[in-house]
Amino acid sequence: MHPPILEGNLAQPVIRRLNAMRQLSERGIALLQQAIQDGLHRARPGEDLATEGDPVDSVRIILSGWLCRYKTLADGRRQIVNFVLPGDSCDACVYLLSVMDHSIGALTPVTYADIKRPAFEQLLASDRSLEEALWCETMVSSAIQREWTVNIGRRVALERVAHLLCELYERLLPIGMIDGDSCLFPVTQMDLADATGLSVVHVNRTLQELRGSGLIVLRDRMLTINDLKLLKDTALFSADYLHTKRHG
Amino acid sequence: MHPPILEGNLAQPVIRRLNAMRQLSERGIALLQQAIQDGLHRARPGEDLATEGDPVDSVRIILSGWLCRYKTLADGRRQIVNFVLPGDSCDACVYLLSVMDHSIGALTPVTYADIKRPAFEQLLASDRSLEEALWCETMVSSAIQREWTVNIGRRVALERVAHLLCELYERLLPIGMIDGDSCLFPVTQMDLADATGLSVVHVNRTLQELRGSGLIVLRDRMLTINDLKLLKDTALFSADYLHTKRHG
DNA sequence: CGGTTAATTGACGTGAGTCAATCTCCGTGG
DNA sequence: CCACGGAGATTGACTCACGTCAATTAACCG
Repeated sequence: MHPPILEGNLAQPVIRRLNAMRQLSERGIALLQQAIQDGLHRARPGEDLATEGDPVDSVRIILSGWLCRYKTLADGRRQIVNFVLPGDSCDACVYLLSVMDHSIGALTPVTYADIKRPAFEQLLASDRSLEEALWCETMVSSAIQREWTVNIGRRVALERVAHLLCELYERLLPIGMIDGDSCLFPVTQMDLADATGLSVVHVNRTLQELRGSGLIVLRDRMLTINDLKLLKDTALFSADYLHTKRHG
Repeated sequence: MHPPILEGNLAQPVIRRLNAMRQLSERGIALLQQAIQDGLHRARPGEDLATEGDPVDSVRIILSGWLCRYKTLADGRRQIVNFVLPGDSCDACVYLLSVMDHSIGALTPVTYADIKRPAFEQLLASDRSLEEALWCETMVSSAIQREWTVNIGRRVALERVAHLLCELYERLLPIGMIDGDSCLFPVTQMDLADATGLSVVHVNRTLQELRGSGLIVLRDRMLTINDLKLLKDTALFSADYLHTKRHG
């Protein structure tokens, strides 16, 4: 059903991302690449990689594509709680808990590696740099989650949307997905609404305001940030919480 | 300055909490108790245990008292992103990142154990059950953070405040801090506002509504939940995300 | 060319914020 | 014993950012 997966080096974004956290050893990289090769999968847009309530027994590392983590209330209200980008891992450790407390849906076609728990534990145990890098990634993901709470709780709509765009820009940058000041942006206004806690209508108007000030161009799934500095100021954005800087 | 700390068994809430995640071994408990004894500290209400931007080099395990994690925007807006209760650990692993991305403030007098990184790593390495339990605790904390995003993003004020009360109730229960249907509740309306993304005035009115429906009594730092079932229904609350059930 | 999903607009309603005054505790000092 | 001050809780009046509803347009796809 799926075509064979044979692109040049699928593990590239993962390695770049983890390397930004901790210098990976040659050995660690090799082990990781092997594990990824052994568990390649694909998902289609709209497909759920995991659903709230599902048992968890493996870790997924995203190689290409965009996804989102989301939760749904009984009456249908939906909140996207995070985006998942290439190089991110889904639940590097949620498997310590038995059950998913949220769902993970693909926004685009997605390639990922599914690593079963035993293989994953072996991987962690076999290389220290890899273990630390993966834990770091998990910690950063928590930090992002905290910032989202702040974003939704204390920023007004314009700041809020601007902040989300800044975050995505900063996260796409280190994995080589920013071209100049532009990037693919496969997020519908409905997704943006569910991610920011706003209504679709208001997101639409907010985007128009950002466009109107010449800060961004967003059309045809392509985002261009004309004035990053000003966008960050608008959003009260500081990248510190992304912990991108390598540390000693 | 501080009186000596010699209460009966300070480590009790920690052990209860971790045991709810993973059955701790005798050995693990002993090691943990020793580590806690070696690093006892106190903090006073209003004091910050850590401040955004601080370097991190130790783990703090809370033995008694309430704290909150919070972030502040440049113009003073504040968002509490989580409460920290006895048995919780502060950043069991944020120390993998070099710098705090948020602050941690004491709401009440607090007793905690400060365990330096080397001692903490040794602790984790020496007992498997302890290591897993502490990672679980970290994962649950992430799950809570996600639920807060949903709470603030998609629930209306009444649901939102009710949800927070339900969560705190469920978290206080396993550490023995619920007496009947009541508990100490040292959280001001200003704190509640900063935790729910509402204004103080609106929190006040929302509490009155909850009181008016006979769901809760809240006065003199004492919270009584008269009708937990109904409060949960009001909040669209499900405790699943707290992953309290032990698993096999 | 229909059918669908996403984006956009306008009109209107409202939940929640802001401002500002008042009230209630408390602890402190004279 | 009481004036004073400060923190927290409470109220009322008013405002507005954002939501809802509903219709229209644009883009895409077989």
